[in-house]
Amino acid sequence: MARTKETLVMTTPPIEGDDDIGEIRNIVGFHIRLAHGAVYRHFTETFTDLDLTQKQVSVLWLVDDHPDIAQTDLAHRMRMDRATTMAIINRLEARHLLMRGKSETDGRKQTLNLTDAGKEMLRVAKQAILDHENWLKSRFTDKEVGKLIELLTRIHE
Amino acid sequence: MARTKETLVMTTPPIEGDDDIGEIRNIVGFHIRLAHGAVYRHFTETFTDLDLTQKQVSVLWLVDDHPDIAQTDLAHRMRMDRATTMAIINRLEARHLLMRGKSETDGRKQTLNLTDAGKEMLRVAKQAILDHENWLKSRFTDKEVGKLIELLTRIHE
DNA sequence: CGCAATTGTTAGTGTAACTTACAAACAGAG
DNA sequence: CTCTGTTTGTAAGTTACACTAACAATTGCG
Repeated sequence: MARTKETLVMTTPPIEGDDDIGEIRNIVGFHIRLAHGAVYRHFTETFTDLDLTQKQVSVLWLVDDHPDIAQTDLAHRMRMDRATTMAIINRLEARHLLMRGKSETDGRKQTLNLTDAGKEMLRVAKQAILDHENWLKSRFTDKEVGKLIELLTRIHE
Repeated sequence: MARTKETLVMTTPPIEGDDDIGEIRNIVGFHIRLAHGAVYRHFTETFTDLDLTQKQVSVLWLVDDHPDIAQTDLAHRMRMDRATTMAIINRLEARHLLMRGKSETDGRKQTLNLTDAGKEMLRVAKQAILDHENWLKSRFTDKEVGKLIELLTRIHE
């Protein structure tokens, strides 16, 4: 028996014009990927001057919020593995935005803290984030923004 | 320590426990990135047997929906640039899932079409996508799925 | 016809995800 | 205490993609 469309309850209407993507339009994962791509692209445009990526800003932000945080803890909060975290920390440390230190309580751990340059960079980055967020939020009402965050949180938490 | 005062209009409640990410929690872009990461991870787990990425499945799907499509047109629908599209097409062609052909109407263009192996691979992949989508949708009502797609579409279209 | 735009291609760079492996430090059982 | 297993940081290697810049072939338009 032919199952073409009846497996999907919600069907979004096709886009008129030459942009349509066919039945894949009803796949949630596909939209998340496209939306992420669009956000990522705009982010890099906004941050060309600062030369920072989404990941790097997020790490700076989290380290600032959690002084003396360990890499594993950071990786956990960011949903990254240790190896990936390493690479990002290495880059930020090489640019002297962040520094590693010895942990007092656990010889295995290293503490992460922002340098003064890192704090200043984060301050500027947060302003840029605001612009970026406004671009993103401009197409939503405040209520929709809240709803979107709530729905997305259910996916990643 | 007491909660710091939030300056943003919409504030999502902090997570209780040691998972909290601080004020960055109110940044929409951050949630999109995390959600995308979670979806991507689950996707790769689902597709380890087939050894296909999100991008590759999307390309197979679109080529099947649009026989004789040109690379530039494909790139446009996928929101990728030509160079990135090239790399993906090369990989799929090397695995004989897809083949390039000469366009009858435009000497610059090449036509893309699935091979029989590609069609069969897509058939299997679509079943895996269904499982993946059910995992993703399991946390939402049908109405919420529709709302989520609608909100995400406003970002990437 | 001549010139600009389009299309595919190649090469190079950068980010970031994964895996595997390893050493050092820690925690617990006996 | 030793032995064992776990945690943490690190390193090396692979893969996927995104970007840019340059180039050849083709097309279409003034």
